[in-house]
Amino acid sequence: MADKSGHKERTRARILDEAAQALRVSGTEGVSVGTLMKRAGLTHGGFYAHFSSRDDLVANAVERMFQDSAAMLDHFLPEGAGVEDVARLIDYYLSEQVFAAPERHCPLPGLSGEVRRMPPAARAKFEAGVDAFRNRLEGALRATAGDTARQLATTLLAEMVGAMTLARASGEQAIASELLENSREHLKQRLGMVSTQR
Amino acid sequence: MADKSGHKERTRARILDEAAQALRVSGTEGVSVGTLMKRAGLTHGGFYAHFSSRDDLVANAVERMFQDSAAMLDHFLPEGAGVEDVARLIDYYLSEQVFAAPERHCPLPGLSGEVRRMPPAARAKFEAGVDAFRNRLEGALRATAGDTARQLATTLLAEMVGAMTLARASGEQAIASELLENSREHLKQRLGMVSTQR
DNA sequence: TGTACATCAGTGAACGCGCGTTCACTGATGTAC
DNA sequence: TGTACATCAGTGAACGCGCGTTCACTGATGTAC
Repeated sequence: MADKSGHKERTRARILDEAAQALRVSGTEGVSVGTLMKRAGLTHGGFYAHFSSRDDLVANAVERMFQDSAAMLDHFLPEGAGVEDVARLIDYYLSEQVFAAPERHCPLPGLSGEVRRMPPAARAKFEAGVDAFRNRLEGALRATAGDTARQLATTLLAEMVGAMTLARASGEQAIASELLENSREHLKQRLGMVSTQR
Repeated sequence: MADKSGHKERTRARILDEAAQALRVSGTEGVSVGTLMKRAGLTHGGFYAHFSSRDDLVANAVERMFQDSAAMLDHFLPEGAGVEDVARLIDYYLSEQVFAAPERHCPLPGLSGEVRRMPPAARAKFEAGVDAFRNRLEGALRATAGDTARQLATTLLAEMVGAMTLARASGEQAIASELLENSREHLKQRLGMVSTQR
């Protein structure tokens, strides 16, 4: 296999992709090297050709997750985005669709609670990801909110993460939907995007 | 030791207390039977005189955590409590003191993200605990907020949990303090308890 | 009061299992001639 | 074009370790007489 140039890189990307999905669902400690490699269609021994250790994988998978988040933010909050774009982001972030597919969306609701236990490199990547998210929100709110953009971005993010976390933690679909809808409406109301109807 | 009546119950309570603390910090899967028993001053073998399995312990420890939370709620929101009491609860819930001692306070910020992975009995106890918390908030807001008390309680809880989660996930004390303060002020403002100063 | 016995909370060795990691190997592919 | 060789991504057996769980036991205590 003396390198059909790019083959190894594609394999590594496949492992990372599976890892990023599995970690979002099962947590940082919930995925074994063996299971992960099986999901990627490989055997466990090959793992160390791509990563120096499990901790190294976790750090790279966390980085990978936030690359997905950055792409999502690029889509909703492009250059020059404003408060209406933030409102659309909120509707998406707290949608039933995102609720139902934690393995492919924002890692904050599922993994923030265990950041303290992550290996140091993974933890650093995670913290950088949260910061970037908050800064993107702040930028899009600057024109409308001025000096208070940062505080507004901070509290919006807190409720977004909290609402999705509690919705996913709920055993009943009806309660989950109620939580999501309540926060979607409340947050958009805060942005002045929605009249104060109920 | 033919029962100095109450001895075994006290031992069990000690194990549960250690478990409830350890689980809040290390997660549902992060504490081993051996480590736990050592912390309680015992050897691992004796564990099964108190609990039928590790899952059984986890369910009881989760219940124990929410008993602590219920006591906290009884203190801040006694019979006839109103919106000013909710404001005081918010100040406490998002305080530096609570931030610094996750092992002794509300399990929602640390554990909500892994509820889906908990053994079924533990999961049920957790969901009941979240429901109770929300209902207590709702009750205290009824007089002021009327029909919207439930929505208000829901969104307040979401931001409280989200803010503490993100604060604890942050590596920098300054960012954590900023998150906590921003949400304390914003949430109290929503309750009309604080003038719109900055 | 003093002795013999029953109880049972807690001990510690042992188990099978899945984990992360190592390493000698295989075999498909690209390259040299 | 055809053969010989080098490369190296991926394989799979093996390792030491910590885990949850079991179980024969110990020894302090309460009770019977």
